[in-house]
Amino acid sequence: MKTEDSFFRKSDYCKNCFDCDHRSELFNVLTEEQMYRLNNNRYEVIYNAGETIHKQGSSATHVITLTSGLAKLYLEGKHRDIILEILKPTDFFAAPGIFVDNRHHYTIKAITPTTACFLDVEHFREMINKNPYFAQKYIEMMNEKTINSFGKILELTQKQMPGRVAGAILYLSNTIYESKNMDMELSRQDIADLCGLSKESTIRILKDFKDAEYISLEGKHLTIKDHESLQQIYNNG
Amino acid sequence: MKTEDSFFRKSDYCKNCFDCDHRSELFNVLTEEQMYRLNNNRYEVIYNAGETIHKQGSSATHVITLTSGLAKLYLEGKHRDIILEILKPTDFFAAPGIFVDNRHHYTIKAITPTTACFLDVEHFREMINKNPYFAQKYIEMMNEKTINSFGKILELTQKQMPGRVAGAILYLSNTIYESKNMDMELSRQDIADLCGLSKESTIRILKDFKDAEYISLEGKHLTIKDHESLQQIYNNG
DNA sequence: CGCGAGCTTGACGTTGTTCAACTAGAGTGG
DNA sequence: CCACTCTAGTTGAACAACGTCAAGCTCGCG
Repeated sequence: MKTEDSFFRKSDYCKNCFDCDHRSELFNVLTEEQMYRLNNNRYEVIYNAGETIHKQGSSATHVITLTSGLAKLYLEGKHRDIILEILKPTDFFAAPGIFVDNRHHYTIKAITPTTACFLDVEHFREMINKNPYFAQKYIEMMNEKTINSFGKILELTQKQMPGRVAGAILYLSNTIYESKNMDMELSRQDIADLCGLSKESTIRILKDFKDAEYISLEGKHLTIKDHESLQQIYNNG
Repeated sequence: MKTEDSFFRKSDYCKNCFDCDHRSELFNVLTEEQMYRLNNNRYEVIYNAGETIHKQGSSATHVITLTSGLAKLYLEGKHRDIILEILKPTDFFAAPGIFVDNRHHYTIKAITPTTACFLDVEHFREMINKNPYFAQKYIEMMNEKTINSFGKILELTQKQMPGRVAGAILYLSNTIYESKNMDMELSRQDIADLCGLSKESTIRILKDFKDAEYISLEGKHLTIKDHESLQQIYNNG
């Protein structure tokens, strides 16, 4: 599974945190001294596609910034996974467990080759305690995620198949690929997990959309041809 | 709708915050001076059953502690509501919107006659900024709620009817009424909204449980007779 | 005594899943 | 270079889960 490229190391790529352009904006409020400490206590890890960055249930020892690649953050259920978020640079994630039970409550897995920058949870907690701006920024981020998860709950319980698939396509286009023309790295199963549907149902809806000329789809290449209609299907459930 | 009892006032009932036993434990870490300010800037409101404490979409100006009664916190969807939590004293809730868009992202409605203590959001933010222990406590609380909502997502998407209803009964028994013998104040619709099911389906499952002698149920009086079996149904979905 | 709200029950339809079979492309080893 | 296998994707048919609709019921309250 693992190649030689996949191991812990101090990255040559990211020289330092000060002028790093893969840094999450969360860290912009750090003092110079805190930034210095951040820089000295981070390390970077390189993952192959399909590798687990962290695993639901395991202990949460670090907070992470995704510096390159694409990853999926998902809940592992009994029969099926639910993808909550696709992560791209420079998404930052501090497991909600770090202030509760020091465990991960979701799994993160690389979709493409991925690099991530790790920071020890103790240093992170210290920043929270010493820097109220940082704390506030972090609270803002957490709260945004909470609000998003409310939306997710409503979508998963109230929308039916076409609405959910349309939602997934719009999410990928607006938020992840930022284009109507996408070479998706996600598998069909990933899209299904994003919608909370079975793979088969998802494929059927995608085909319907293709037949109705809302999208064109060949393999993993997806183009939105009728944004308006997709949006309307999404809105009307 | 409103009786004369339902209005804003400085409560006679809660003399001060210092020796208040309806206080959320969140406030235990405040300094004496902060507690003093808290006391001077709070006010209490009395609600009748069925009244809205705050409404999804409205602006979030205060954080609230429930000091008596029972309330439901729910997301208003297009076709249906989803109850995320039943609130009881001394539950504290700071809308996740207060650090994001200053709006409420859920509705809270009194189930029984209820009193709630209000604190201006500005004072709350100040406490967060000035007192890192307080900030940390708040983060802990928010994170716990986030983790709970992950569980909710899995339950609502993966469990089927009996598992969800069993979950609701166990939740009410373990967390809300803290007894196997409950005089529920919730309506059947409330229980359904807690499960993400239709009222009719919920009633049918409750009847099944009654027929199987897992519970006894007359009107709103519910007794758990076979905790073991309910737990097992909950676990196995 | 009559009214209305919440509750209950049955019949029926829809939505989405499951299962199984089939296809296509990407290695892999002989 | 050709089978061989493995995985991802696709399709159809049967089925189960759950919601909807409609009717009747109960109970508290005026």
